[in-house]
Amino acid sequence: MPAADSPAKGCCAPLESVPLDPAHAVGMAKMFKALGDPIRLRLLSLIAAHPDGEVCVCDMTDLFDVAAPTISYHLKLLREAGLVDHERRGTWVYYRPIRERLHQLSALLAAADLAGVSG
Amino acid sequence: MPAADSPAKGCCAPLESVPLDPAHAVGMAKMFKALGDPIRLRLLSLIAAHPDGEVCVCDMTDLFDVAAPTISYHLKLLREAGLVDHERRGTWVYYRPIRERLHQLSALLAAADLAGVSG
DNA sequence: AGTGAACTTAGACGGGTGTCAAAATAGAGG
DNA sequence: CCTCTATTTTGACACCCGTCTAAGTTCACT
Repeated sequence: MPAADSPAKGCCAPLESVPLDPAHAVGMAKMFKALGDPIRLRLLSLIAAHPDGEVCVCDMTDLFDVAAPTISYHLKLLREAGLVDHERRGTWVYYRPIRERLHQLSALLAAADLAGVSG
Repeated sequence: MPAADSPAKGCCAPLESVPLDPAHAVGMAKMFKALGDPIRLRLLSLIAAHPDGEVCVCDMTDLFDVAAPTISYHLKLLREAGLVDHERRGTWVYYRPIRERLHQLSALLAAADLAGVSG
C-alpha cells in the first residue's frame, strides 16, 4: 500500500511548545480522524490490548453489529492512517498496532495537557 | 476471545487493560473525531499552547486560509466535543482548553502504547 | 481443478462535513 | 439610537463517510 502521504514525519512535536505547523497537523489529524469512529476505536483497542500483540480478523468481526466488509473497511482506514500493520498467514489476516504512532499521538496530547500547569 | 464488556467507569479506562466498552468508545471517539481535522487540531494547539491559558478568536482567524465563519464552525465542534470552553468578554470571545479531557485522551493512547511492553 | 473459508473490493445509497457569502446577534462608543 | 467591529448563525452546495449486498481474491485441503 502507498502510505503516500506519511502521517507525522519526525516525532512528537509537542502541542504545547509550538502551535503545531500546518504540514505536521495534516498527518496527525489523519491519525486522530481514524480514531474518530467508535468501531475503529474499539478495533484498535482490541488490537493494542491483545496479549499476543496481534489479532486475527476472524476474532474481531463477531464482536460488532456490522457486516464483515464494514469491519474490513474500518481496518483499512486504520492501516492507511498508519496506526496498525497487517500480515496474512494462510487463510487468516492478523493486525498489529504500530505503537510508535500511538505514542506520537499520546505525546502530543500529553504536552497539551501539561502546557498550562508547568508555566 | 475476551469478553467484550466491562464497566470501566470513572476516568480513563486504559486502552491496554480492556477492550474498551462500546458505550465509553462513543464518547472518546467523539473527542478524537474533533481532532481529526487539521484546522481544528491547529486551533486546539494554539489554544492549549498559549501562555495566557486562553486565546481570543480575533487572534486565530488571521492564521488560517479560511473565512471567519469557518473558524467559528470549527471552534463550535471543539466545544461540542468538550475539548474547549469559551467566554465572552466585551466584544471579544476567548477560548480555553479543557485539560482534563486532553489528559483523558492522552491516557487512553499512552496505555495502548505500553500494552505490549509491560506485559 | 474444485470446493469452501476468510477477507477484501466494487457499487450504490442515505446522511454527514467543510466551505462560503450573506444575514443575524452582541457590545462599545459616539 | 446608530454605527462600527467581532463573532455566530443560516442556507446552499459539493464532497466525503459508513453501511449494505454482491462479487472478487487468496489460500487450504481434497
